[in-house]
Amino acid sequence: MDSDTLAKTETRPARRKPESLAKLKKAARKLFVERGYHATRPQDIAREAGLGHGTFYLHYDDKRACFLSFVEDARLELQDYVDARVARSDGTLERTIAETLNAIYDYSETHPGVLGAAMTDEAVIDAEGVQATPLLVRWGRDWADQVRRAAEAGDVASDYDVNIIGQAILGAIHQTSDEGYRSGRKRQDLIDNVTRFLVRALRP
Amino acid sequence: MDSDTLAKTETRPARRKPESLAKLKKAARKLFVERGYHATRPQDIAREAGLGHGTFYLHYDDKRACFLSFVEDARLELQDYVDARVARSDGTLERTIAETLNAIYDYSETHPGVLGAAMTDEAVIDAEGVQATPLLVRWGRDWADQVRRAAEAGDVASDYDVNIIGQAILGAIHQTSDEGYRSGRKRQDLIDNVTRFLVRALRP
Amino acid sequence: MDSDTLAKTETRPARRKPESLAKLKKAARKLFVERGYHATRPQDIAREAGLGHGTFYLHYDDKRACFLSFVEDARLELQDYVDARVARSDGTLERTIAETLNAIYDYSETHPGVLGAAMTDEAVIDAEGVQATPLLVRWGRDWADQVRRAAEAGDVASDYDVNIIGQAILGAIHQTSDEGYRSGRKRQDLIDNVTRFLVRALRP
Amino acid sequence: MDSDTLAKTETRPARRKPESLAKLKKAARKLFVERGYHATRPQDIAREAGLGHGTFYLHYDDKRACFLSFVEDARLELQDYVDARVARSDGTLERTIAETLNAIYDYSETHPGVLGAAMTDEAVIDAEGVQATPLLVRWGRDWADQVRRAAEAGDVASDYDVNIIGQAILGAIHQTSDEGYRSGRKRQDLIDNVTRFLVRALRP
DNA sequence: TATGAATGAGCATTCATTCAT
DNA sequence: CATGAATGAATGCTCATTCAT
Repeated sequence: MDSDTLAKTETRPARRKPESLAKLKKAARKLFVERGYHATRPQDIAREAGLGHGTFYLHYDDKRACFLSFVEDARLELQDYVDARVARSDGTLERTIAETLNAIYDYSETHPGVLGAAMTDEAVIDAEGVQATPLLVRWGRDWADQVRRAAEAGDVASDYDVNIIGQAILGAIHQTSDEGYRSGRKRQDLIDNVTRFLVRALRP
Repeated sequence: MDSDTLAKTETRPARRKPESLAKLKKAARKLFVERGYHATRPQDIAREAGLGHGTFYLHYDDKRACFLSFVEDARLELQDYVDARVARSDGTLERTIAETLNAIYDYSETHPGVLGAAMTDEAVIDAEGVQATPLLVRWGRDWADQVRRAAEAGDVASDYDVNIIGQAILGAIHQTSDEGYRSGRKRQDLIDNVTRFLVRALRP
Repeated sequence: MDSDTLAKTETRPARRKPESLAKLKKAARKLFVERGYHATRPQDIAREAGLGHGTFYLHYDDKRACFLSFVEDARLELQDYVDARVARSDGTLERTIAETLNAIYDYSETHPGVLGAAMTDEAVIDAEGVQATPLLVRWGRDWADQVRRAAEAGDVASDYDVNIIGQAILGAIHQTSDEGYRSGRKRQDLIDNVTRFLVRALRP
Repeated sequence: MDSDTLAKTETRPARRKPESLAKLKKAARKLFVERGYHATRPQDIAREAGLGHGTFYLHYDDKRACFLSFVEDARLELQDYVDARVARSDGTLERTIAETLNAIYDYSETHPGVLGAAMTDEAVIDAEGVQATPLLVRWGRDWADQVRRAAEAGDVASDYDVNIIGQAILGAIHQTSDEGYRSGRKRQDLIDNVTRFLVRALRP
């Protein structure tokens, strides 16, 4: 009965643009994650979305634009996860790190494979020209900022080049989240170990 | 019959094969580094090597095999660099780390771009089936072994899951070498900072 | 039922159709001239006309019909120019030719590119089947008629096959107007030279 | 028997490049003539030539290049016809014109449709950039040169702008050859009429 | 062992046309 | 009458791989 009522609202094959775009986004994410950039054809995305392949080009200039949009969406989503978690922390570096890790693992758990796919190296997509700064570099800079502020507050050793250390932290997190999960580590183990590792590395 | 006689008469041009293979390897490395996996065609490699297109397939089953061979070669080369450097160290973790970093940066300097190219994600090459374990994972395991031994010797905190920490170390090193150079950091700065970072993280 | 009542109540927006058609014609001409048949999409025409894509098909069966209509319009327009000019002439062949040339050049000047575009070869539009006689052939026949009458009146050499000569005259005019303008000849030069050329060729 | 001997020489499916190119040229000409530029796909040309469609791109950069090559070949072929015929003439303008017409009609008879197809307007192929000067313009210039020389020799009225007249002559010839044949005129009629027409137009 | 002409499945993209609104 | 999102057949072209020489 419920489904019946629902059906009436949803069944309409729709002719509304936003709906198509949403379908495409969902389909694109699914396929980019499952198969990677090169093994995913615009046609596959459209078909997965239940649309004709011409429709794909109503929403994206080309395949690359679709991928870039997928990456940006993932970035923003993760950002939200991290912001929400970190807001709860008491501001100490340890808690901040722990909460950030939690946020990343939360995201990875609820969006498996997305971060990995979104970090596909720029060289891999034909690029040709510009492309926004790769995700990893942006995130490395964010960490550098965090470390700088913590160092100024005396929470982090002052003899570090924060830019280098920002990258190091990001690398440690990325690599452990990527691989840790792959080999089935338990989440709390990952968080505990990595937090401990980073806190010890950073404390004054 | 004729062809048989001919074959016997002809002084078989002997094994000039290794020479061709060496040329192909050099050419493949150059192009994989410069253009990446997808933008490099077997034909390009053969031509760069000064050989006919067909010759490529005398030495490799397919493009993927050629790439995998390039990766393996790079891995072994780097291994040699690291082994040589680490052999000089006094065995303390700090020195081991510092020498390893030095080895990596040495290699990166003398073989620019090679590590980056060799780490191209498995998902990117068509894969289809198995594929050897990616470089990063293998290296992460090597680090895990190192840390395990150091922990057993009491040089490293004993409350770590070495597998996780191995990945963390690798991640920190990889990310800093990758990005550090890109932004023109000075090598000694990188080594000092990263060594300090890792040593502090690990010491008991 | 509801829709029925509604229909009856609504003051049918009346015939605003002609307005749309006029806009489409103007837009089609502009684009066929600027870009040619193949590079002009029905969508472009509609958009240039400030109308939705679908509206195009309210007025034309397909793209080909639109182009053919453009050609016919141009033909009629030119016809008017020629008729008006020739009406002023004193009926001698020389004056008739000169006035016709003047008419064509007038039209070309005030409608630059239109004749060229309208003469796009039939083979170029997908054709598939029939297609109206190409412009050039129709005009060639018109000239043949003119020459026949003039020959009967003794104004033109009687040893010509008027059909062939009609084509020759048309060809000379077409080619000179096409190319003459392109290379920036002065109009009076063109008219003088071509008139002289034709008059000498035709006189008994 | 003869064909048997021949077969031995010819049957070889060949792996020689020039043979493929020749096949492609023949096929391209056939299809460009029969269907026009737009209705002919590279794939069709290859198939008509009995080759895979990849082979097409071994010989031409793209479809446009193939068409341009077809045009150039036709131009050179016609040139040969004209040169051969004109060489026989006694140098008077009348004979030169008559022989040129003969050459063109010869060519048109033995290569039906080729000239029409080769004169496909530049605007029709995507062009985008340069493209060699269209055939008609080149030929118009050739005629201008002829007329200039004849005028200097006193064989042609001196009050003409030779550039305009060159175009006029070309136009007359082109249009009559194009249309004349289409409506089944007899060749000698065409030649006689057009020669007479041009000679009268030009004589001093 | 070496060659490179030949291949055709496959890809990204376009565009004339339809139809639900 | 008008709209424009949706469609999918069709296109030009690439490239990993084969095989006759």
